[in-house]
Amino acid sequence: MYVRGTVADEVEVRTVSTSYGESDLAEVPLRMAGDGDNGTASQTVARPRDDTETDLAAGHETTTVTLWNKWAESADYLEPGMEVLVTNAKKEEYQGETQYATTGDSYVVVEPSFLVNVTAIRNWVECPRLYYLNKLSGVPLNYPVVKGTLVHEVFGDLLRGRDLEESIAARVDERGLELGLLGETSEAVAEEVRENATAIEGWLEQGRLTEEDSWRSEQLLISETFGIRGRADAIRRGAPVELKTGKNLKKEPRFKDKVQAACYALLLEEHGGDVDLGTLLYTKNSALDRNEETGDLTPAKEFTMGDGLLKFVVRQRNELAAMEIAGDIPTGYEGSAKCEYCFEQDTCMVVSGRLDQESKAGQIATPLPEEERDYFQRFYRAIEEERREVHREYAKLWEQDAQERADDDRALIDLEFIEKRPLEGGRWELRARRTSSANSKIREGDFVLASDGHPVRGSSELATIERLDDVVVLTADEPVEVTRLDVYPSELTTDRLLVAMHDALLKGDERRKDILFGRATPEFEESGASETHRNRAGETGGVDETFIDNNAAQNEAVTKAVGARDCALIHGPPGTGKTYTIARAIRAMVERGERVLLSAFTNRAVDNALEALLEQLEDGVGSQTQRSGDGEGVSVVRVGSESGIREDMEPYRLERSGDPEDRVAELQNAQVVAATTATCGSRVMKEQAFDVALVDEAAQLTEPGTCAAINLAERFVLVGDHEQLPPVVRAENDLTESLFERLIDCHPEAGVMLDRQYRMNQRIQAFASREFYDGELRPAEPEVAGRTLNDLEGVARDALPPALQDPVTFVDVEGDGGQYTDSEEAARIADLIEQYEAAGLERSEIGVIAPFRAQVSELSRHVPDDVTVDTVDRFQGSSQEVIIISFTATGTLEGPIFEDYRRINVALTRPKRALVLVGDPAALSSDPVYARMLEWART
DNA sequence: ACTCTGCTGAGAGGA
Repeated sequence: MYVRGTVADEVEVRTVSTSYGESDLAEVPLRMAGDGDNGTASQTVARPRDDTETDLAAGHETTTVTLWNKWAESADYLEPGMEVLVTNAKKEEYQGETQYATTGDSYVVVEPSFLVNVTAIRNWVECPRLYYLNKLSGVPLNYPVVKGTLVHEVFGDLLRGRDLEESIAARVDERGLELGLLGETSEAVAEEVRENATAIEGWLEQGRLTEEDSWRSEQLLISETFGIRGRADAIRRGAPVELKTGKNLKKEPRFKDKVQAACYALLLEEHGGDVDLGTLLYTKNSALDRNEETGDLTPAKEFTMGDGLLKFVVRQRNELAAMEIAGDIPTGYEGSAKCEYCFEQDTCMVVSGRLDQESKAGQIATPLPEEERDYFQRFYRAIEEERREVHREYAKLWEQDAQERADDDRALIDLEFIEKRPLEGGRWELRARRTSSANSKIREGDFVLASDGHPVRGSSELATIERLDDVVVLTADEPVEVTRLDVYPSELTTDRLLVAMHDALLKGDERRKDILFGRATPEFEESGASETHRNRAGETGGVDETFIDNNAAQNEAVTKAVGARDCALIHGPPGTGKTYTIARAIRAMVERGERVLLSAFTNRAVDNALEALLEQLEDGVGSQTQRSGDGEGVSVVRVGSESGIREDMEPYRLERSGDPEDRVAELQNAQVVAATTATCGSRVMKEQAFDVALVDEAAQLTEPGTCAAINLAERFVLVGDHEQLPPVVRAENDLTESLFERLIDCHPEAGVMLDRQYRMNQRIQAFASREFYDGELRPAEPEVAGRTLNDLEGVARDALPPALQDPVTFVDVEGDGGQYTDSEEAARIADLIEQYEAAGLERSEIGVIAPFRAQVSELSRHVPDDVTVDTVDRFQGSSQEVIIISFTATGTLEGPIFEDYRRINVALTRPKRALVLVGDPAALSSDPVYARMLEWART
């Protein structure tokens, strides 16, 4: 019997006397997950290979589950509302009520849908505090770790049948950049990897003789029962094999290594295995290190995995999950580790001291000011909330029905498997045909979970999408007969946010923090003053140059950016030339001999800014752009993944593989480095230092996200518009306000607003200017103010119906009453497009914007393909000659999408020459801001 | 209630 439900009330733990002696027990009041009348119950409760009956009859009844003996420990951290699962439970009748209890074969799992990484459990078992520190500060770039990774990759290659020397050469080459940063040479590293790999190869040969076919290389495994995910190095005869490059001359494997193997055993058990043996391969154990006790020559240590170990691992996982769900911070007292043997003892004590946290290791260093500790707590909580949202996404992999996931754009289903082809190096190419044209957020270059039907219960593996049209081409380590692809959630961004916040507070310099916390006022070099400015080039003097002579605000912005001692904030409303201003500022900085980081949240924004910079550098005096090297010109490097970077910026992309010395020179010598903020948090980028960081679209970044970039530089410049859409976050919390917005409020004197726009006809910009920019946004030139469709070649405004001749038009459509779609509006918009076409407009000059995705697809059914149709959110950052907005609201304007007025600002400021608003006036006039908009559009 | 981009993954080791 398999019981699953939600803790309904406080849990009581007590000790009773039984015929076997004293026993602990916990009585857990449980609201059962199953609901007899509801079809979803079987999905929630049913398991892939559960041979026992599942109890669905209980409905939403509250019952009691008794957890005996050691499982009572897990009850200690149960809070009402938490989810619990008990396997192999027995049913008991007690005073006429049905109750349940654990048996000798039971596992109790707390919050089973919270998927915990195997390495997280391993760290937690070593010390819960260590687990926390790892999360907080990440693992820095160091040689033992890189070498360990290399040996693992070679091991995987060997299992897949790749030649040893070929594998070593290829794997070392791939890590050229990292090795270069560590000051290593390819030859030395290859030699060391070879030594480790030889031990593996020898051992592998023995195994092959007897068990030729029972090997499998690493594969991602997920357990929905135990709430664990991980990737075993190898599986032999159904049992996990773990590779360790560290030394271990003891007879027994290290305990934490056994725990890791036990986690994989649990994963394999869920996938149909029955595991009682684990193998650990310590590759440094060569003949020279003959074990004195045992005379052991082999690097392999086998051990039996008892029931006790597996249950211990699940209890540890429970404690970890409960702490994560509660958002608590471990002290170290939860575990039994001895602090004096710990590598992280000093770090642990400093972190505890500075954040004033309770810690088993004790505290050194003085606590941060209270406001900084509060800040840490607030943001720690917010980031962890985001992490829990990511975990909810994992749970959907098995909780959500395939069709539902496809409808949510989270999966491509019903693919027809075509073939698997072995690739060089032992990997596989998989092909499948799409049977429907349904779109999804899955794109080429993405990392997805490829499965033969079910991402968790079936056979599945992580795969890269090489091509995506009517045929999907994937590459993967395992030859999965793929019929389904799922988006695989990633905690990477939340991890990096946490580290960025930690670094800003615990490693950031005091002056920087004074600025961030409003304790000091940003300073600037004084224009024309006799003060000396020191920089690499050794030039002197303040900033009194004119950078841009036809736009005073832009010139002031560049002056502030260049002369900022701490920071400058450039507020750039739509069409005001933010990107140009940034490019001009970077050029000036580079001319002063400074090293500059250019960053933004999205790859698209980084590439746009970089493009403007490259143009700017070509115009610059005596500057010639170079993609790298140390020649005469300005060297520019783009860091990021191939799939993220726009094709025309590919020549500037920093290649990671190759000769270590060359790779590192390319990065270190670059005067300008461009990367997304997420990439700024990578191990490679964290090794870099800059004079200035410029962050574009900063109003769309969370505070910790912004920190990831500015942590790397002495000064920073943020550019953005907080009157447009805020950062995208999953949970409602402190992350929704950008650092940009907060600093604009806190240090208005450090800000400049660009007040001349180069995009919209005066009539179009009037409302946005008045409503969002205090009327200060104005056309930059008479040409802009007076631009109309007549300026376009082949367009005759007179050919349009009179109503559409005005730059702003309102089209009254009563609407069909649908909540997220409106086919009447869509049909009317199709007519409008025809009218524009008849007047000579190209379809590519027209854009249609709607608030809801559902309406976007409705519109796509009505309008021609070459008209761009998208949501407001996705239109941010671009513009069109003609913009038609479909408001998709009938009767009332209720709903969160309409509440954020910044969204209308974005929508209304996309067009250059004509704007058409289509909607139901009754609905729009129900809100004061929309009512004013209506009034403006109709006059 | 709705909008939605980043990241290769997960794990790599030091006495």
